[in-house]
Amino acid sequence: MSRPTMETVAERAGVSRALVSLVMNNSSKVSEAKRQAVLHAAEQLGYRPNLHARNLAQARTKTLGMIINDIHNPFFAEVVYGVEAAADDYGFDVLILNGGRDAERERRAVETHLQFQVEALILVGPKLDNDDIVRASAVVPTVVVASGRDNPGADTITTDDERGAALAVQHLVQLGHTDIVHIDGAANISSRARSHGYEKAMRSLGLEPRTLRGGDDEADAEAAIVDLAETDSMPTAIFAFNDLVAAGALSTLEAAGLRVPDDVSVVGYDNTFIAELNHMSLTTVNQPRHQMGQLAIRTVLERIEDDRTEPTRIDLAPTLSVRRSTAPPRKA
Amino acid sequence: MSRPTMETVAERAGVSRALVSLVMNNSSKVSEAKRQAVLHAAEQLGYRPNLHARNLAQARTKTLGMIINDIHNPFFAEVVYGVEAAADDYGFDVLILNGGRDAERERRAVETHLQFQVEALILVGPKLDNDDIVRASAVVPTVVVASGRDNPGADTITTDDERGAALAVQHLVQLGHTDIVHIDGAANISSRARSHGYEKAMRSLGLEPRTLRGGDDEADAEAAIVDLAETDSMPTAIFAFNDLVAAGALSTLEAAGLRVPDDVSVVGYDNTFIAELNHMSLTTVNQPRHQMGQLAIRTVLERIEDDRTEPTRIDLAPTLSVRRSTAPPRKA
DNA sequence: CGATTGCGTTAGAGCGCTCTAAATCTTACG
DNA sequence: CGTAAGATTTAGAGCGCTCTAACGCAATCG
Repeated sequence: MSRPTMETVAERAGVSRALVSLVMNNSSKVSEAKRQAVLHAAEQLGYRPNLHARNLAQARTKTLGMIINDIHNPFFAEVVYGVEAAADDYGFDVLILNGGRDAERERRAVETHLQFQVEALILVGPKLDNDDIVRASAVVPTVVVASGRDNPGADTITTDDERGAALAVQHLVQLGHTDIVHIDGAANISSRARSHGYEKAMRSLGLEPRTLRGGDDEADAEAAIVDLAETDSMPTAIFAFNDLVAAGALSTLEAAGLRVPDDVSVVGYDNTFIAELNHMSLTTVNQPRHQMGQLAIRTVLERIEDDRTEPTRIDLAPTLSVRRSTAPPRKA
Repeated sequence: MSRPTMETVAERAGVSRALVSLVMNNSSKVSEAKRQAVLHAAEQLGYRPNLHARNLAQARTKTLGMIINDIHNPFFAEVVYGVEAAADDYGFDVLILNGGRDAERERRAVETHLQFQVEALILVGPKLDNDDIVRASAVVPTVVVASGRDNPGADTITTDDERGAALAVQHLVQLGHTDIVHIDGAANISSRARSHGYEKAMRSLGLEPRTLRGGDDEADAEAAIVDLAETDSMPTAIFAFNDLVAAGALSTLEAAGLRVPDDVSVVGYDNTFIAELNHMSLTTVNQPRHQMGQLAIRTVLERIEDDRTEPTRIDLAPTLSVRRSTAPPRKA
C-alpha cells in the first residue's frame, strides 16, 4: 500500500531503474518509445519521485530556506513574492518558515532549514542577533533582507532609510511646510537611520528638526500626538516611523479635532497595504520590496553557483508614493 | 569540506555509527559516558543530522505541508499561527508554500509537498478545484481550512458564514436599522453563504433584503455605493462581504459627503488587520482563525495517528467585533 | 563456577534515488 | 560482411541515516 518507487515503475515499464531515472530528469538520451512507456507506467501508478532520496543521492537539494520575521506583516509578503519569482527562474524551491517575531523561534527555524540541507538561507527582517547570523553564514550562504544591521559574513539587501526620510522631508518642504515633526521608531532596527535622515535633511534645508519618541504601532503614535496637542506645539506636518504609526497619528489627530491634510499633513513609511486604502490614503516612502526579494536570490545564487565569497551589500533607493494625506499647509 | 556525517562523529567519539544515532534520538539505553562523548564530538564538528537521510530511512517525515492562498492576506496569517502552535505540540514541522492566488501554482505546490513526502496537507483558503483536492486527499490526509466548499475525501474546517451574516444583521437591527443593504462577494467562494445568511436573517426579522453585486476589494464597493447614491436609495446601514469591501464603502461614502456611522453604518467581515485600525474602526464579523488552525492540525493528526478514515467537517461559530463604524440610525 | 540475564553496543542491510562505467544494440561504411 | 562509432540501456555502488538482530560483557544466580 505504500507509494510506488522507481523500482515499481521500472518493472511495470519493463526497463531498468536507471532508465526511469533518466526519464524523470528528462534526459535527451532516451528513446521515445521507452520514454513513453515509462511515463505511462508512472502515470498509472501515480508515481512521484521521492525528494529525500534524490537529495541524498545528489548531495544537493536545489532548495532555499527563507525565514520571515512575521507572517502577519504584509511588508514582508511582497518580498516573499520577489524571492519566489526569482527562485522559480533558477529552478529552486523555497521553503518558508515563520519567525513569529521571536529570536528563539528563528533560531530553531534556522536549525530546521539546515537539517533540510537548504543551499542558502534568506532571512527577511530577522530578529536574530549578529552571532546567530555569523554562525549560520558559516554553514551556508546567507542573505539578510530589510534589516539595516551590518551582518558580517552574510550578504545584505536594504533600502537607504536615510534617503527615504530625506524624500519625505523634501516633499513636505516643497509643499511649503517648515514645521515638521518626526515620530521615531524607538528601539526599532531601522529607526536610527530614518531619524538621522530626517534630521540631516531638515538641517540641510535650514530647518530645526524635532523628534519625538514613538514606536512601531498605533498606540505609540497616540502618546506623541497627545503630547503635541497638550503643549500646544502642533506642527503643520508629521513624518512617522512607519505606516502603522502614521495610521495612529491619523486617528489621534482626528480625535483631537484636527483634519488631515488640511490642518496637518502626515507621511508614513513602507507603503504597506494600509497606506493604499482609500480611506487612509497615506503619502509614504516606498521600498522596492519585490526587487529586494529578487536581488536576495541573485546574490545568494552568486555564492552557490559562482562561488563568490566576499560579502555583498546592496542598498536600494526608495521612492515616495504621494497620496492624499499631504497638502500645502494652511495659510497662517 | 562537506558537512560532517554520523560516521565522522562516530569516529571522533570512538564509537559506532549506530550509537551516534541512538544519542541523536536521545534513546535511554546509552551510557552517560558515551552520550557525553558523542555530544561533545558532534558539537565540535558542528554536526547536524541530515533530515533527508533520516526521512528516507524512517519512511516517515514528521512534516506537514501547508499551502496558503495568498501570503499577502493577513486573514490567513492568523490561521498559520494556529497551525504552527498545534503542530509544534505534536512535534511536527510545517513547511509553508505560497499559493499566490493561483490554482496552477497551488497545484505545483501540492506536487512539491508530496514529493517532500509530507504526512498531511493543510490547504488554507485553496483556489484548487474539487478534483484537485480529491486527488490530493487520495494520496495523503488533507484538510481544507476556510473554504466553504464541500470537499469529498478531505476534512474541512470552516466557520458558519450564514450565522456570521445573521450576527451582523441582528446587530444592526438592534441598533434600530431597518434599511440594510448587502454588498456581496460576487464570485467569491464564501459569498453565497454570507448573502444567504443575510437574506434569511432579514426576512426572519420581517425586513426586505437588498443585495448589490460587489466583489472582494475596495473598487468593487465603489460601484455599488455610487449606484446607491445616484438612485437616491442610500440605506442607513451597509453589510459588506468583507473588510476590504467595507473599507471601500467607507471611503466612497465619505467622498459622497456621507458620514460613518452618523449617516450610514458599515459592517465588514473577517476582522482583519484593517478593521482594527483606529482610523477605520470597523464593526466586523470575526472568525476564530487561530482555533481553526489548531483544529486543522488535530483533525489531520487523527488520520495520521489514529487512522480515522471518514471525512470530518467542523463548522465553528463566528462572533461579532463591534467598533465605531456602527451606530443607531439618524432620527428621520 | 558455569549458566543465565540484561544492558550497552555494533554490524549490516536497506530506505529510493543518481551517477559512473560498462554492456548492448544500431547504423554506417569500406 | 566485418567493424568502428554512436546511441541506448543497465548494473551496481553509494548518499547518510535507522533499525533489527546479534554480540560482548558484567552482574546475578543456583
